[in-house]
Amino acid sequence: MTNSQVAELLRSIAAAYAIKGGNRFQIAAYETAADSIEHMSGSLQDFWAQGTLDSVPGVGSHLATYLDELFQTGKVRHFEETVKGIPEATFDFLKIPGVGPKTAYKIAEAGVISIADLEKRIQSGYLEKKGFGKKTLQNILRGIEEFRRKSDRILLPLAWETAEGVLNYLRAMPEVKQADSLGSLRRMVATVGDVDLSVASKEPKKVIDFFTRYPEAARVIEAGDKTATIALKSGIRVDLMVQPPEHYGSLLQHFTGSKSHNIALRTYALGIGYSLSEYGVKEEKSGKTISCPTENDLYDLLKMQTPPPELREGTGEIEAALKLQLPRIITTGKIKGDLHTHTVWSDGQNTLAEMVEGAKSLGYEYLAITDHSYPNLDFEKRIFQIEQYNYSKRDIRVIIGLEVNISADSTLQIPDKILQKHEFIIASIHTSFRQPKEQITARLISAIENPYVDMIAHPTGRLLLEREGYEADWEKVFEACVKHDKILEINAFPNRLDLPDNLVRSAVAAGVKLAINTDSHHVSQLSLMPYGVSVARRGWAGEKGIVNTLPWNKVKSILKIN
DNA sequence: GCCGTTTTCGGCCCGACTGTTTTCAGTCG
Repeated sequence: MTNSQVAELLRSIAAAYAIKGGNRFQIAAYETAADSIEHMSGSLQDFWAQGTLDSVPGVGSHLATYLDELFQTGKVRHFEETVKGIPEATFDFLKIPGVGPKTAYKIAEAGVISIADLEKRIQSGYLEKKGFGKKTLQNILRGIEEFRRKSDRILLPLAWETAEGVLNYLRAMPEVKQADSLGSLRRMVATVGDVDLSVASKEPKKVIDFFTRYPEAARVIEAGDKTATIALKSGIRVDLMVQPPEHYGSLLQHFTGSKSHNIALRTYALGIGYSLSEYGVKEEKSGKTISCPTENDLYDLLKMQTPPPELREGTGEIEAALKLQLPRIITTGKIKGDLHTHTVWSDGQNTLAEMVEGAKSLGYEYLAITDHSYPNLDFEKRIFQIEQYNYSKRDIRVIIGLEVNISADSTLQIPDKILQKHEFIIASIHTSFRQPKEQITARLISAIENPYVDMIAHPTGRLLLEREGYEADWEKVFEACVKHDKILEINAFPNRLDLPDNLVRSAVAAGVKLAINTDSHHVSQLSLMPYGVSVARRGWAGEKGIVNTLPWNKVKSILKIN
């Protein structure tokens, strides 16, 4: 059973309690546990197998007992009791935005059996006769529409570029003191839903008006005094919030989130006498509002460090910030080379010389050219070409690399005697993704054990918005990497961002060496590096464990290159 | 049902918006 399946189950139970009028804190406890399980890096089932369920935040003694029963028997008697009397369709309706437990139950009780059926029965007037208000039904229809075109999350770089476009437009306005992105975009989450933006200004109305006239806007969805939403021609929705400069820090903090970071932060603040909201900080004793023009003012007031937005996921950053022990996470400026790129020798679109020019313009000291090991590739000739290049140009070192497939039977696609002639070998899985967890783990470990392999690329094989990564026992993979001193990649390609941030965090904790690479197939893609760095930052990675922050003379000795 | 530099018992984040059961419940971020 996967983490997201368990999370969905727990959310159903929370909804069932809500329908039956249960204790709201108990309901919140189930939801908190669901969130926590969904975001944890390891498999919950593995935690269960090791008897460490209660180390999962939000899982206490009761839930641990239920989960134990779940993993042993596939069901939980208490859960089955809890959902008794609630029609099954109720839980489908919960997937519709705007429909919560109470409404879902009311719809199901009216005899509606599915979302498609719901749509029909609204249009036929059946539900209106059952006592639902007209506007409520219109909203449900809109919710169904949204549910259908759901998954229109977009990749981080697209969201980023979209936001930059609007922000630059807004910043040109003299009334705009400051403009920023918010939410999952500011936290650099791998995929983003809506683009949320904020502006500090004393003239909110003027800013809103200017915003709604953005040239790329297709239509204005809503525009109030302080907030507005537009839909761009690209289909992306952009929300804007405007606050006067004196409380801008509170606004920025509030809408950057995440939800669990904010809950934890406000709980802590209450404990020391402050109530937080997007409008400022209220001192409970005096009742007066303290203004926080910047986020630093706000976190300073709470006597803690300001966590970088990438860390604000409610996974220990508040505790660390209070002890003034936040990690110093990596920045893009520290990257000194790219260890995974392709040229026309395999499926890249640029020549060796063109790729190297691109790397030089980024100020890199070295660049690994790691074409795919197509069996018909003229390995010798390619090696010779790179050697010639290094001989003629001394301003950047080109590493003679190769990316080799790990076959379904755990062998490498190319014999060792060819691998041996290269300076840097990347091994990666490109086929047979559906093998069982044990087999995938064995494939990865067998590649790690090969003495010629230096790095495992895009370790989980996920393609964002397309397919999940394959399952592997990551603890074992990390262990093997440490034992054989091998590198795991953080692939910066927009639809990969792989290792995922939560696994980066476990890998860092396990002491695994990492490298952040673009996997460029075109010279322009070398500039995607910051997205890979953002994944490392979200994984609490410092400069230290990232191999390609090292200067050439150090990398050289790590990779055992002469 | 969880959790502990207020607490192993008694607390548990904050505010906006919407519809409609006109004083609040439901949902969301």
